[in-house]
Amino acid sequence: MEKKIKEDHHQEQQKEEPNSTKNTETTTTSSTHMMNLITTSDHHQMELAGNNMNLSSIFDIPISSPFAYSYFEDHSSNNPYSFLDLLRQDQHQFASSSNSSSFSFNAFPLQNNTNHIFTYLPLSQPVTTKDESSEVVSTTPTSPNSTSFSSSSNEAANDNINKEVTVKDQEDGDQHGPKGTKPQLKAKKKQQKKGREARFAFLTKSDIDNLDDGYRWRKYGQKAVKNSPYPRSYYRCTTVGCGVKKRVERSSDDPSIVMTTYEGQHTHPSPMTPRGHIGMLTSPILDHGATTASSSSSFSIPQPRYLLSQHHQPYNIMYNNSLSMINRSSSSDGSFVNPGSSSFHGFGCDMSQASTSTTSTIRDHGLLQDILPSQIRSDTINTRTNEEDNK
DNA sequence: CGCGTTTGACCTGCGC
DNA sequence: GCGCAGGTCAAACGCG
Repeated sequence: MEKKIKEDHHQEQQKEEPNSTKNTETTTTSSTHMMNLITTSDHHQMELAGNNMNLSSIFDIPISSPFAYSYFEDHSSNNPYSFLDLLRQDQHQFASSSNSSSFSFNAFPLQNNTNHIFTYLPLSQPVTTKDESSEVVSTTPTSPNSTSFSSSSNEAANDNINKEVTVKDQEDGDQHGPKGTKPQLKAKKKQQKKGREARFAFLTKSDIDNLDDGYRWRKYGQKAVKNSPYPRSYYRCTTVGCGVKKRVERSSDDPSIVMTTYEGQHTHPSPMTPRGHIGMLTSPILDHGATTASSSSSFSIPQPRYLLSQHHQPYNIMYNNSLSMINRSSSSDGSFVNPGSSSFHGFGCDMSQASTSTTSTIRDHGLLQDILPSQIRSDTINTRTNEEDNK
């Protein structure tokens, strides 16, 4: 499967390469592949990132360099979107729609001077630890307000749901009883490694490692990261039965940037704040792809308290190794347009529909919802395009 | 005492 | 098979 992905990736890369800007490390031993979408402020341009997506390579772009990547700019004065808003999108839709396809990047409403790299990485193969090092986009906008958003999910995310339930059940059992025997633990680990849930990574410019996303996390491990002076911390959601994990590590190249990787789906509302208050940001139209956990539609949406501090400036990246995800073309003026289809099935939703919908209803989209800017589902596309054209 | 963190040991997958 | 690196476990510890 992995090989197939590689091949697909290669083919796509060959297709896309002519217009792509090579600013990423492509030589690799990595097995994870993703699409790295980058635009510049002058002419929107998508880029296929190379294979070797390790964290350090993300920051190969000099942080201090002129703002080379300005893909989505929010010209509104008050941008309500934040790390948590990004987090609040529906990861289930990511997970459930890994084999598709296009996405209108104009839909990203971002902060002023916000730069986004948007890549979607549905992992088709079982996620192993080795994959993780490569799931990061190697180019990163580095302006102070840059935001990158990355995600990855198992292709088998749907399939994994049941598996995960099994694992969780088993884990729950372990929690209440005596520790399993070593063989049992082994089996459990194997099971866990077989299929993991979707992962979504954020690059956040922050002084704080453990960003407050409204959930309660328990640190269960810390490991030194190779070629990095900063350790990687492992957190697990403390809610019983919720197997969501997150990893937090700091960029060795730019210590101010924290990469937070979420894995799994919360099966419970955030303990911090009610969710309803951002329901306005969510379009119900986009909900049709929601799966399992999205049924818990009463998820609260924690306010990104950490964002109250100026220290935190989220980067958003989405990982993608499904290179067919995006139909890409360049308009005559160099701006990126979504040919034919503006839908982004990677979210299990049709962005074209989203772009025509301005209705706002509180809907839960699970962790993916927690990640994608809500207006990704709304109709900022045309507005933004017009603004760009007017320049 | 409950909860979270720390940290060394252990397990697993991968490359050579 | 071996070594390496990532991920996890779990006992010890700290804190309120």
